[in-house]
Amino acid sequence: MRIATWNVNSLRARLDFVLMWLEARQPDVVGLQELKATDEEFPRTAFQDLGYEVALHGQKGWNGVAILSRLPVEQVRRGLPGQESFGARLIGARIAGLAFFTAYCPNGKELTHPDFERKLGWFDDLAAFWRDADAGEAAVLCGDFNIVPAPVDSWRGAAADGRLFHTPDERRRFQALLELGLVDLYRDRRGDEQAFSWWDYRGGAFHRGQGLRIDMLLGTPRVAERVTDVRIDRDFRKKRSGLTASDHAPVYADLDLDDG
DNA sequence: ATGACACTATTTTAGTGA
Repeated sequence: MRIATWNVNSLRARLDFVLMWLEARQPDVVGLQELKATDEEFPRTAFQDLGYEVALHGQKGWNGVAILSRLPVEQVRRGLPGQESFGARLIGARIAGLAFFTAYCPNGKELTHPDFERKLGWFDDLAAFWRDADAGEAAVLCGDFNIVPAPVDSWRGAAADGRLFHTPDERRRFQALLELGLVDLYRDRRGDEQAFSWWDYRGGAFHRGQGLRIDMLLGTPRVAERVTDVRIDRDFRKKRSGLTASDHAPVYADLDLDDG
């Protein structure tokens, strides 16, 4: 089973690009973030034509998350309890025995902005939700976490410590998810290898290698031990066929879950 | 040092993103 996460930065603006990627990589289950579309605006049929079921939690203008799946989708859950006012940022479902959740975690805006404290509170609620979710042995929590877990995950290295995304307060929240038993599948598989999943559109950041790793696939040990490959698909951060890429690359993993 | 890019919305400028 190939699972993936991707912040598409507007599904309506990115539809043809996303379809190209699906054709190229053939993922089975995909978590999408930053749809910037209502459920009514979401082009369901374009995905159904490629064999994907769609589960949606959209809203007008901003945020929005979705799951695409070539396998039957059951028990869809929308929203993070208690955090509905912070936008449509979490969706989960049960797919072929796997509990699959994808999240668009808050940005925080600036350290002095009220949204920074709200971001920390959102992560506290996410951890509480996950602790109580009873997701089962095989579970995935993926998405755009908007936290750089460690200096190696920033192009600036430790020089970025303390900036937004790189604060001890944020890193503690990410660590709290790992302490609930989740494994960072990229880091687990790749050791200390440096790779980024997001690059600023401005200033040639992508070509200068100035990125961050903020898009993650987290999995329970049951999932982590079945991983055969993890890739950050930076080729799809590049413009292609005249179409503009998202500022995030897709991240995908292959799981050998055949025996359940 | 600034802004640089690409998206959104009671759109023609301002806000958001990371």
